[in-house]
Amino acid sequence: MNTNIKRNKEQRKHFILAHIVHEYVSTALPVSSMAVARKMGGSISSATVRNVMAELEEEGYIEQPHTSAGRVPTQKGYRCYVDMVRDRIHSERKEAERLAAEYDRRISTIKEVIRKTSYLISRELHSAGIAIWPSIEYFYLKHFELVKVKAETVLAVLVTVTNDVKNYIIKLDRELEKTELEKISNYINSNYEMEPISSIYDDLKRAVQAQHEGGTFSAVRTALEVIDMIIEENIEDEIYWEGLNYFMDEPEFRDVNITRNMLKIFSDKRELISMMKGELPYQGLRIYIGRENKCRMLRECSVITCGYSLRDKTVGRIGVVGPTRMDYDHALRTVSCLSHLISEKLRRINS
Amino acid sequence: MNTNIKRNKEQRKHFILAHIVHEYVSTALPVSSMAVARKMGGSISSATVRNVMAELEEEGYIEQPHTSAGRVPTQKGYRCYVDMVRDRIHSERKEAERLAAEYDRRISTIKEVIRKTSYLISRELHSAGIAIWPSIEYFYLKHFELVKVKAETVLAVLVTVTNDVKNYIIKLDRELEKTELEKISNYINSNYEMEPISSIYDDLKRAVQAQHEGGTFSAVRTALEVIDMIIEENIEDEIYWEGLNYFMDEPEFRDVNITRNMLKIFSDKRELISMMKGELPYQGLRIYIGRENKCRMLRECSVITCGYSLRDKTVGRIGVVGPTRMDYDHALRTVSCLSHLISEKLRRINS
DNA sequence: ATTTAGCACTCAAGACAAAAGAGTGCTAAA
DNA sequence: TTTAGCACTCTTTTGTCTTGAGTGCTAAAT
Repeated sequence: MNTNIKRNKEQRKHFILAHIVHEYVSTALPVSSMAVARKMGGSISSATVRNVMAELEEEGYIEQPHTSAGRVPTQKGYRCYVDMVRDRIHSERKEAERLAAEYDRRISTIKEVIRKTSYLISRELHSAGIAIWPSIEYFYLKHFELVKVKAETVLAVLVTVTNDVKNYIIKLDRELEKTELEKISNYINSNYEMEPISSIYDDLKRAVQAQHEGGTFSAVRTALEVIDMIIEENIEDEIYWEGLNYFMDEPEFRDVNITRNMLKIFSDKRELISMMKGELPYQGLRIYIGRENKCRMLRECSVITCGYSLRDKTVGRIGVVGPTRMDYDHALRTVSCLSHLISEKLRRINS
Repeated sequence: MNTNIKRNKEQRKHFILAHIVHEYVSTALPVSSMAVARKMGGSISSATVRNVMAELEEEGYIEQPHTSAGRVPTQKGYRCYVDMVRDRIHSERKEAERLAAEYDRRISTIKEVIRKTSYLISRELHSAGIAIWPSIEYFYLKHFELVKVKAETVLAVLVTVTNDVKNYIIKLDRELEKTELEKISNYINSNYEMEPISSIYDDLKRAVQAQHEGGTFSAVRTALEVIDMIIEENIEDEIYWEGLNYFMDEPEFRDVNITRNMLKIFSDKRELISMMKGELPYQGLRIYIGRENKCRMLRECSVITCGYSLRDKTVGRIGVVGPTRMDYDHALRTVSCLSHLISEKLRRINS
């Protein structure tokens, strides 16, 4: 009996916290005890709400900007809220279908899929959508070709199963005949079609090392060099973002300094890249609220990311960067839903 | 004699206007008659300056933010100043060399050159650097190759003289044998090496039309299709910009609305693209001050652009977008100098 | 005919005070 | 345990005053 009552009180507390978060998220104004009481449908008076609020404040979930103001969620409060809703996330069927319909059938390469997704995230959540694409080594080889362009200039072309094309111009230190180039291409195509680029690389490396200065196996060594270069080269353009302009609509970005910081971090993409890459191993949703972010400039923001996969391996991440006062519910649903959609889409392209 | 004096007075007036522009550009504060008098080296009193300023105001070159403030150049004033300095622009040798040294020898494709240039502009002028790259049809063919990837899937690869590589995956309606593909590639390579893509396109088109349902000449038709697609496809990523973050350091962008507009226009690149493209035919410097911009959102900005050329044909543009209060002198010099550098660089890559 | 000194005038910006308003905490009653 | 009531606090707004920079005009000087 006693415990039952206590549980009820806990529930109510959480309910009130949720209300405060919800209200503050949409209005950006401190929310008062009266406002909450009204929202609770008159079942409780503002005075009671005040008592509960006092407790919540004591425990660090909410705070007052100043004595005579309403309450605002703290980052701990957001965290609690997120942990509450997180498990209940199952994107509604309608919403998922609506989003799925956005992907035009003409979108066929990963690059296009990822760009579209960034765009969708930013449009849906009115925040910045970000995404990193898979490193080339996770892709599966469809075709490899060395094209002789000039005496010692060779163009290596690599087509993946997702129809993404990578190319690289190589200047050799000696001239190779067209037939030699073909021999290399054929070797790779016949042995490694539908294999991930990374395992081709590993295989070739092993072969070269086993040979250990094995003289005439320079063909293999050349192929290895080429693939190594292609993997290296691919680092450009790893990350893509869209929707920075939405930040300007949020009151917390009235402060020019904060906006400046945001622009800086999005201009010089390195920090964002390392943040996303660091999360790569995890498939699921990841949420960083305010100071939970390792990156100092994102202390005023929240970041939600989710991995997407290619053949059951997590290869990339999409996500959203927005103000700490963010509609976490919606954001979690959207990011999660879109990452599933991408994985699905990639699976289909693959076949 | 009389005219001589008058000319002197005119000169002094221009000199004062130039001073006002110069001062305001660097401090962003209205400039007072005393400040100008001091700058003139005591050869003239503040009262006299005031008289001249009254004239300048009457003629619309400067204005007062409010009665008891100093003067600020109007857009007409900037325009007058620009027209004064424009002709005297000859980038100093030292500066040009310094900028030229920034281009690493490893930078070899146009894409890299253009990106680097945008970066340099933004860094030098503390504003946004923008650039459009040449449409593919202006490039010269180095090598063309059709690679059979799967039954009816063909990868077309086109390497330009600038080492830029374009590729496109094509699904044919019928299967073509490897030898047939080679025949097409060879035909193009042997006939059109070092020719601009556009003339290849024109030639093939003429050939196809002449044949007018000529049956077996389907090889040429296929090649035409491919090149057409490559030209079409190239539209993505036409424009590149960098250095948006600098805007935040300028006092005129304290106003959140203006910043919002800027972010919008840079996010949705279409307006910028059409602006740059519209200027394409002109090789030289183009300057738009404030309301002179066709684009409404750029009314608070000035835009300076300059074309660059490939084999004496203007194929692209670089430029800078900054606040109306911009160091026009420096900006004109930099943009002009860099565009020459690029043209030079492209010429060298070409050979 | 210009230029300059002198002075009155104007206006933005900052400081300060008072009033209004929103919301709370606490106490005592239900 | 909840609630009504009330005093209290602190921000925000509004209004007034002061200060100072800078001008425009006039009369004297060159």
